[in-house]
Amino acid sequence: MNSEFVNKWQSQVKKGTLAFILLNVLKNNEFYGYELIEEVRKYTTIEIAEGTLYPLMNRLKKEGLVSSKWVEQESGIPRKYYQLTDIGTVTLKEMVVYWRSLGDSIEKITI
Amino acid sequence: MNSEFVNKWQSQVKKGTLAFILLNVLKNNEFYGYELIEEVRKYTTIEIAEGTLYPLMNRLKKEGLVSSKWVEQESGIPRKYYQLTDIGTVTLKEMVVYWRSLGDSIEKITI
DNA sequence: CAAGATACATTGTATACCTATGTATTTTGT
DNA sequence: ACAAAATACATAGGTATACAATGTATCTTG
Repeated sequence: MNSEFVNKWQSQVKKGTLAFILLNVLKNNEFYGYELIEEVRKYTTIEIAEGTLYPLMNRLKKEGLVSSKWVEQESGIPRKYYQLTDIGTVTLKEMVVYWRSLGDSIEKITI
Repeated sequence: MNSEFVNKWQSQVKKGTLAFILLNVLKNNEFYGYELIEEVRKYTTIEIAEGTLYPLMNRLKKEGLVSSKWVEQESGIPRKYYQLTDIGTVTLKEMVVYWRSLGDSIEKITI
């Protein structure tokens, strides 16, 4: 199982899905980058590579969907915390509508 | 509504999703290319561009998930019909498992 | 008889994920 | 005490895929 094709396909499915997942995770709490990866790992079977996460968060920042702030630690490397902006909240709602409708459509087809 | 970001995002979500949808559509019947576009339009809000479909079907053929045959028409342009292969059927089952698990995970997060 | 629909296909562009790599600190195992 | 692994950030290059634009050809409809 998990043929080459399925592996590639799963990677393709992540495109778009990752942004959606991360925005949803940030809906209720703020998290720092490394923590986001762990959080997603906890709730899904999805493994987000670091080389995926950081550019992605920068894109979301550039688009104005999230903001970030550095927080110094008593010890260790400072953490960059991300939070959803108002625009991010509105956008996420639109995305949820599309996702649900897509899910329903596919559900019908897969039966 | 439908900001620039959401439009781009929807296009990204299609990556991977389209292949999944098309394989599902071909599960019960065989269809020719143009017909697949109409079929998907009927059951979803998804619009598949022709420049997307034909390369995609060729990829699926190359991967051995579908096969095709030309069928001459009494009048008009001949149609290329696609059907799921045995490998395609097995692969699709793996994909359905992943899709369901992904959907369930996201469902929990979006609440 | 022109416009649009049907039916195939290719090329170039943009987007986004992943691997590999890099820096630096802290914790854990032996 | 010291090496390995985990924590925490980041970038560069490679690869895959959707889409717009374009092209060919036939048939249907106003």
